[in-house]
Amino acid sequence: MAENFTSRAKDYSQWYNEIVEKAELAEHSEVRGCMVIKPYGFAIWEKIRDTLDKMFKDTGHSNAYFPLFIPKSYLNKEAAHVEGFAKECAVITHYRLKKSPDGNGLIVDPEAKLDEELIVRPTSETIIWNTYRKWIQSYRDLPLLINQWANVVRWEMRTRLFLRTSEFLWQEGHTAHATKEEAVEETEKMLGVYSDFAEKFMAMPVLRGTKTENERFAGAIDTYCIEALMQDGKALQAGTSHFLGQNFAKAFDVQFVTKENKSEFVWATSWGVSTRLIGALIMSHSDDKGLVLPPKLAPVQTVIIPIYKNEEQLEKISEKVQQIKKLLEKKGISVKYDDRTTHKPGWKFNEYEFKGVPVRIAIGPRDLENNTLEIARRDLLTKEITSQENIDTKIENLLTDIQSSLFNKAIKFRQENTHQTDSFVEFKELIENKGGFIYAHWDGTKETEEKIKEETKATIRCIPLNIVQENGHCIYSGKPSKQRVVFAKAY
RNA sequence: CGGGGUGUAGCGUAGCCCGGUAUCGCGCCUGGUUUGGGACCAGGAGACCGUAGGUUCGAAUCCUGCCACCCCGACCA
Repeated sequence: MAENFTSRAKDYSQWYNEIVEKAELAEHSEVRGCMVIKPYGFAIWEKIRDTLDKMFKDTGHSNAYFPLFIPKSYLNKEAAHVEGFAKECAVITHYRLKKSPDGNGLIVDPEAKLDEELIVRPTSETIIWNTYRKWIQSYRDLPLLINQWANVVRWEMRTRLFLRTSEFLWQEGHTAHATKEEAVEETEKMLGVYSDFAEKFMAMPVLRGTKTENERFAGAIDTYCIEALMQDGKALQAGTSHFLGQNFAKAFDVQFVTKENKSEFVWATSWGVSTRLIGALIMSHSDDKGLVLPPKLAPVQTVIIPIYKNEEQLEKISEKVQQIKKLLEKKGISVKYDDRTTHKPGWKFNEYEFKGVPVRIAIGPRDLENNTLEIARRDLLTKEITSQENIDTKIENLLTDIQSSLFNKAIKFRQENTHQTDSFVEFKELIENKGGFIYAHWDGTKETEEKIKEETKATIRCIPLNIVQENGHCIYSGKPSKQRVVFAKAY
């Protein structure tokens, strides 16, 4: 399956595309810019979704569902929001088809034109805030902490599987609060949830920060983000959390009565991560042998492959495997026993390697005789013979070790690809030749950011949280600056 | 949406310049021998050549439109 697999060094984009396709994560649909997420890819998404869903509920949120279609006029109510999304909206104009008069196929029935056109949600702020108006009367109704798992559509010009598709799956949290402080706290809390998830489950280190005006969400006062570094030295925004201020409350007239019996606009947040995380996962850990998955998100954590010469041997091995499988499952480890007789062991080894299964156990007649097993780990591509004694604890520890080893490796990669400079000449050189994150001073203006982007293609990925204050001079304009920001070329 | 490229069996391809319905490999099916890192032998099935038109006695091949994908830009999670 993975013969003639392109290496990262040869063509990084092609390497990525081939992993997605050959590891059976997703494929292009018949509709431009859309993807079919295949069972193996969707299983990863389910792991991501289930883990995050629990984290959201643990922080007090409830799930709800809002409609796919939004009246066109809603989008118009928040000025910055329209500006940001109008150019990429799919629009519903009719609600019926009819037989073509010439008898060939179907046409849009001109008599079924909608009075008010609908758009397919690019995000749900507008319809949700229009609904919240009815739900919120008093400070007693606050905070309102809601999340929804949904698909959204943004008509993209250029798409890539998982990283940018016209339709994608995501979750969007939308919360309403009585005070600004509480809303900011919520925004930061959810950013924390995202960075915990990225680092502990995806084994992907992220920078936490805020966006500059240029990169901010359409309609937000502040956009917080987590930024990860991919193996090609480009940054990927992996999640965002927005402090929306009272922008949407004012646009949709969502007011509440305080304890003091005064009417005030509520304070809002929204936050989301999408199927893009799967792209991030692929580009964080995978290698020239294919996908590498962190144990905590791998649909199959351990695969067991029998090696045998005849039916009788297979039977004996299978018996043993069932015992081992039970032991492992008791520890909460997901196990797949691949006893297909249609493929040889070597073929299976390669298949699971390509699909990124963290641990592989091989068991043959020699192992039955010696009470041993061959254990191979995907991340380091090493294998060893070990006794069957305490196999459940061994595998459990091995999975833990792989999880942290992947994270450490990614941290190391990020360290090696993070630079600091005070010279624009060196900055350009770093961006051009090395990529990665670059910490540099910036004068805080939109103009400078745009000029730097024009000249180097690098953008400000974030203004890191908790960064030391340090007086310096903007790398481009020379004007004074109080702290460094992070630049990189981005996805 | 602009510039460049590609589209032939499930996948990768030859053929296209110089028109005569298609090559090879992998995979698939059947039988046998195999099984500790992508097995071997024998036989077999599978393609209206992306799509719609045009030129022609005849089009994978020449011409035009459209569609999809890839790369580079602008835009974006």
